[in-house]
Order: sequence, then structure tokens, then C-alpha cells
Amino acid sequence: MLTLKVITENREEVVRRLAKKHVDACGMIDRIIESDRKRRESQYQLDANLAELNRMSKTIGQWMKEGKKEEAEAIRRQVAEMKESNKALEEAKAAAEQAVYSLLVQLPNLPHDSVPEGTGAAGNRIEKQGGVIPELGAGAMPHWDLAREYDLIDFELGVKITGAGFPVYKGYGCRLQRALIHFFLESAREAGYLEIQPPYVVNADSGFGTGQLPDKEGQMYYVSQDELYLIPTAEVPVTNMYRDVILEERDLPVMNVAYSACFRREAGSYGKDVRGLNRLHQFDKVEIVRIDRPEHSYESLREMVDYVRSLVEKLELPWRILRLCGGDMSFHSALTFDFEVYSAAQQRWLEVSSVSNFESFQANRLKCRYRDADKKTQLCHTLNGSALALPRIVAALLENNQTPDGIRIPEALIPYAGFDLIKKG
RNA sequence: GGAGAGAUGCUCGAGUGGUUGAAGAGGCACGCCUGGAAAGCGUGUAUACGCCUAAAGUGUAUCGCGGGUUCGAAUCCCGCUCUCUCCGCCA
Repeated sequence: MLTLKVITENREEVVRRLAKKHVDACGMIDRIIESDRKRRESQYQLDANLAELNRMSKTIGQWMKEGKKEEAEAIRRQVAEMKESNKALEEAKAAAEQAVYSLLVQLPNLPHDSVPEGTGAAGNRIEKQGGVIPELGAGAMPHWDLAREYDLIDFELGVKITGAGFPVYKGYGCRLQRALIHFFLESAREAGYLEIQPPYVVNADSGFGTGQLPDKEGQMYYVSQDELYLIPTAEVPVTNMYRDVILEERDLPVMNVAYSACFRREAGSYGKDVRGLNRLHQFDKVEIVRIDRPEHSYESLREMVDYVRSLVEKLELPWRILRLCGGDMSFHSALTFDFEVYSAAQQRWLEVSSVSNFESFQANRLKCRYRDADKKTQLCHTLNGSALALPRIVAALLENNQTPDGIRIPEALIPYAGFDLIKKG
């Protein structure tokens, strides 16, 4: 969420920038400022009253010691009355605080100035592209047919034991998965990221910390008996490691990488988007997370984008990077680059990574701060990106590398896979 | 799952219902001392939110979390969470 300071001190700029996300924040901001004014007012009075009460209580203690019983008794009654009147102030303060908070969490993050105008996916700007789109022969198959042909993935079996969107991987399919995970983790380690193995279920506090709650509650699987949520991405547990933490400037940027299974309900998805590996309820992903100083966070974002690009290049996939427009960005992000790879048999671009700078939006909720050179605490910037999500990478690898002899494994992956061709049988 | 013990600051640890945001020790930072270091000495060392243009200063809250008793709670009472020990179960 945005900070009160930003909103109250730069009202016009906030309104202008949120317009790019197609949000008219005028009314809401005025209500926030008004509620905050009420909050300050009641706090000011309440604090003054409490200070008076504290003084009187000390006096009572003093007099009791000195044996001035009657005098003490007199103020004691006075204090009891004052306490009554404080109740109203306390309630007013709490109500105003609650009002500010509930409005604040409804405002999306401010988009960076470089975010293009646009209302949807069509407004995204292609930033860079590379790789070669392969010419597949007439008999080219989409990955769901290849998966069956080579017995790599059994979608129907997944339906039987769980439901749609929970595929069962087999044989070469499993080995390819393991190879990719290993490749992604090792590459990140070499790039300086510290590997983390986080829990796959989190509590509500963590859900709030990264912003899945309350806005995206319906997208997470919920374990009601223990009030826990299955993680939709490793971003949630990893970023929450830094909740309520004050970091030292010399520790920044924090660079973490984590593999995890990811669970998403994907309520409302349908049609060709969900065919095969295109959209799943459970999938594997390696995520990179950074916590950084505000002055350096865009440098970090650039490094993360360059890093992800190196992965798709090593996998020899045709890729492109999109700078998301205001209408297509997430609620929390200030600037997002999406990576897409071309899946040659489906003849469509598939999103395989999303790299974002959240600036202090997430950190403000997380209370993730650092001590700067002047020993002052201030909010960190948080960033994350997929590096990478497996299913669509697998889809593209299978489709783009199909040959009459089998499915070719890209050079960089062979040491991790232990084979260079997926063969039948 | 059952029984018991506990949770205090960066760490350890004291704490009688009444200037306790909190003794003491350690750590860390700065200063003095030194050729340099160690030792020694001195000073400082939480967070949030108010007030003040800012700094300085100052008010309030915070001793796991939430409530209660009281003029006054780290201290008493209730609920919850977590940790440890023993028993049970178990990859």
C-alpha cells in the first residue's frame, strides 16, 4: 500500500499517476486525508489526556506513600471520571485509523513514469526480442499431443487423482522438469542469489504482507482446519521472511532464489488458455526476490531482466520482453516486464516470467525497512521475478524442438538432464 | 494428542503493583588513551504514532499477542500463539 506521507504531500501527482492505471483516486484520497485529520485530532487530545492521567496517578502513588490518604482519594475519583471520557476518544481514533487503512489498501501502486499508456494487453510495448522462430513441418504437434506421444505427461490421470490442472509427469517428463529446476537454481546461485527452501503453506499475516490478501483471496487454496494458505508463488514466503525486519544498508541488495511448487485456483479461466500446460492449478517455478535501497532498485530491476533473458537465450527459445502498460499491470507493481516465449506449434506467445519492481508498496505493508547512512529507518524496495516458471517453458521446448527422431534438448540443459534427445518408448 | 515449564531490549539476564523504556553483564558504535592494537576510561545504543516549519525537544503506546482488574500492570486475572521438557504417534 502507498504511504500516507506520499498521498498527503503529493496529492495531485498521485492522482495524475494513478490515472495511468485507470483509477480515479480523487474522492478516495480526499477521504483518506480527512480520516487522517480526524485521527490526528483524536490522538492529540487522547495523548494529552493520558499524559494528565499518568501525572495524576504518580501523584496518588506519592501521596499514598506519604500517608495523605484523603487527598489521594479525591483525585482518584477525578481520574476515574476522566477515563470514562477517554473511551470516546479511543474509539474515534481507532475508527479513523481503520478508515484510513481500509481506504489505503484499495489504492494501487503508482506506475513508474516509463509505463506506457494503455487499457489492456494491446497497450504493452515490445521492449526487445531475440531468438529464431523455428519452421516446423506439416505434421508438427502441439505439446499436449507430444506429451501423450512420448508419454511425458498424463493429464487425464491427474484429473482422476485430483482434478483438471494437476498433471502427472512421467519418465522423461519428470527428468526434464528436474533438469530445468536444477538449471534455474544453479544459474541463479552463480549470479549471486542465495537459495531458500521455503514452506509451501503460509499464514494469513504472510498473505497480507505480500498483498495476496485481502484482494486475491479467492485465488489461493485455503486449508481451513489450520487457517493456512497454499502459496501461489515462492514470492510469498520468501518476501515475508523480511516482514517486520530492519535491515542494515550494507546487507542490501538482498538476493534470494527459491524453487517451489505453486498453487493457484485460477477461478474464471477457460478455453484455449487452459489447454495442456498453458494454465495449471499446480506448477513448478523458480523465483528470484530482491530487497533493495530505493536509489538502487531500478538498477536491480534491470539486472533481473538481463538475468532472465540469459536463461531463455540459453534455452534457445524465441523470446520477447514486454513493458506492461498501465491497464495490464498488477495492482502492486510500479514497473513490470513480462517475458514471453514462442510456442511454435500453438503459434502463440506464452508468458513465462514477470519481473517487477514494487518500490515501497509491498515493503510498507511488510514493514520491511533498512537503516540508512544517517541511521534513519526507511522503507526498502522489493522486487521479484520468475526465473522461470516451468510449464510453458516445457510447452515451448517440446513444440519447438520436435524432430522426426525425437525431441531435442538444448545444449545448456544437457548436463542437467543427462540426455540430449527424448525418444519414444 | 496428553502433562508440565516458560516467553523481558541486538544477546544473556534481573525485576518488589507506584518516576521501570525497563537494573546488571555482554555485544556494537563513537571519543579519549596508544607509534598501532589490546586492555582501560568515557559517551551512546528500540520502534511506531502525535506536537513543533525542521533540528533540538517533548507527549503517548509497546516487556509474545489480545482482553480484563486497578487511580496506577512487565508484575494480578482470563483467552490465544509460540518455545522447551517428558509421554504417545510418526517420514
